[in-house]
Amino acid sequence: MEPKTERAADRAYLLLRREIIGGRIPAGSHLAEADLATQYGLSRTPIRESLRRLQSEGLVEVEPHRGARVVDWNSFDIEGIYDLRALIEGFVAHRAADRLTDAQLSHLAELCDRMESLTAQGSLADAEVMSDFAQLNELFHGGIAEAAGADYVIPARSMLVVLPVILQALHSYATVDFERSNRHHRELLSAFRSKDAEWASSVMTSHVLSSKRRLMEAIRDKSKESAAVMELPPPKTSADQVSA
Amino acid sequence: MEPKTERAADRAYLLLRREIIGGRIPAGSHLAEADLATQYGLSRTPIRESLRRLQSEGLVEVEPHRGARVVDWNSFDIEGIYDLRALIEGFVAHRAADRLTDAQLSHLAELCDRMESLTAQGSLADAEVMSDFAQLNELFHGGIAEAAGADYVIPARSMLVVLPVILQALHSYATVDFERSNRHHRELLSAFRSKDAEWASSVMTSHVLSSKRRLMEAIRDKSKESAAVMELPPPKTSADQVSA
DNA sequence: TGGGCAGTGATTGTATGCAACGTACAGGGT
DNA sequence: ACCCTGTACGTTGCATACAATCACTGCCCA
Repeated sequence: MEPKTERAADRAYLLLRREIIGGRIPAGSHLAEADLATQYGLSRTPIRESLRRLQSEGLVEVEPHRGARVVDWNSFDIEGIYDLRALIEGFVAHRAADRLTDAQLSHLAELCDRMESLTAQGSLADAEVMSDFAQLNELFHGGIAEAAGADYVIPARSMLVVLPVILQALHSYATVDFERSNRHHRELLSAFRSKDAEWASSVMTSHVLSSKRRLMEAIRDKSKESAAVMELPPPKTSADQVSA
Repeated sequence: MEPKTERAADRAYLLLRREIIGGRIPAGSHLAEADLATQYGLSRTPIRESLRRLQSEGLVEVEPHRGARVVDWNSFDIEGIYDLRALIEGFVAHRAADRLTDAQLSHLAELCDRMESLTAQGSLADAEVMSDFAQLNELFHGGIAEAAGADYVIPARSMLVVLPVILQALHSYATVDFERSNRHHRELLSAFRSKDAEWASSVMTSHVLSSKRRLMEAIRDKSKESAAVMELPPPKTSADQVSA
């Protein structure tokens, strides 16, 4: 069931992706193939493949003969990404409403249960729990996308989902935010059970847009908060070499 | 100005893509790396890169240790793809309305001119002219997407644009169809010039949906037409080896 | 006769060597 | 002092060799 990743290229891809998303490799870092190869104990070939894959997902930029660099999140249009994502997830929910099987529905319900129990524990400030929640959330939305039976949304979603995950991991939310998200998910399930595509679509759209709004506020607060620190320019260390 | 493609991998990618889109490689063909390498006079390395790129665009499927196969169009959900594309292109047009520069606008207008002159020539049955028209059309829509300043739509569009191009090339349209398309483009320009995002978005959406409808009709007609031929099952020759 | 199994050929995955390109720095000229 | 250029180094791009995996055939055995 679990596609045990045997290929070295896959392992390298997953590891690198994890490093980047986790923020352990600073934005703008130059990713030298040889360095990564020795670091992961592989040759350059699978590393190259990984980098190209990450490029197609928009996680790294690579210029010919000049190598790959981790993209700079700060330069991204967060609002635009969320707007498009709201559109696509709404579309996906609309299609899924007609196609979800009972088994898929109950699987989604189970994911809801687990997210709610994490929320109830109240320990969402913990980065570990936070990460678990994010993963469950991704499984929930991914499950809907899968049920929609539209393979062509996969490349579209691949890039649109990454950034939200990163950003949400970087900011801390209150319990009420998770509770609202959980309520949205439950309402989605209701819409799905009644096979009401329009309802499902609109709930999904508002779900994404509300999380966009919440994130924008979190960013605004954080940038205010760190305004004082920013007064002295940041030291120009690092940010140009991955080898810690 | 012209990004002269020097890298062998890029050339191979473009050529292969052209072959696939042009239908010269039948759906389901097994793409053996060594064959392609000798065929293009390259080594397997750049070929591999091309195949992986085509995979991320959804043009080929590749299973570990089992190689790449050209995807089968017939199994695709054409309506769904067009529906999603209508959504995304509408979104793109909405954003572009606020951002298009005068230079970009006049460039789009020039593309319209050229498409109209091709239509006026009336020789659109010619595959050559048809291909030129399709390319201009892609430049038109691509230009709008670029002006929208939303890099994150690129992977989304990459897959959504390919299939329409293929299918439209396979079916013949009447002059009135192209004229309608040209009118839509002109109206889009009007909306852009008046910076009316809502108008632009709705024109774009209806533009895509109308071309979807037209395509669906063409497919229906063609399948009826060839129903008689289909009565005896197709010979199981070819379709499994690219080497002619 | 049918099914399983090992061997063989072909194909993909990975490692490594070499060539081409880009960058940085030092030296000389204006 | 500034700019231009040539050279040296590091990195990427491509080719090729080798290893691992898969598919297929023919054989053996129940």
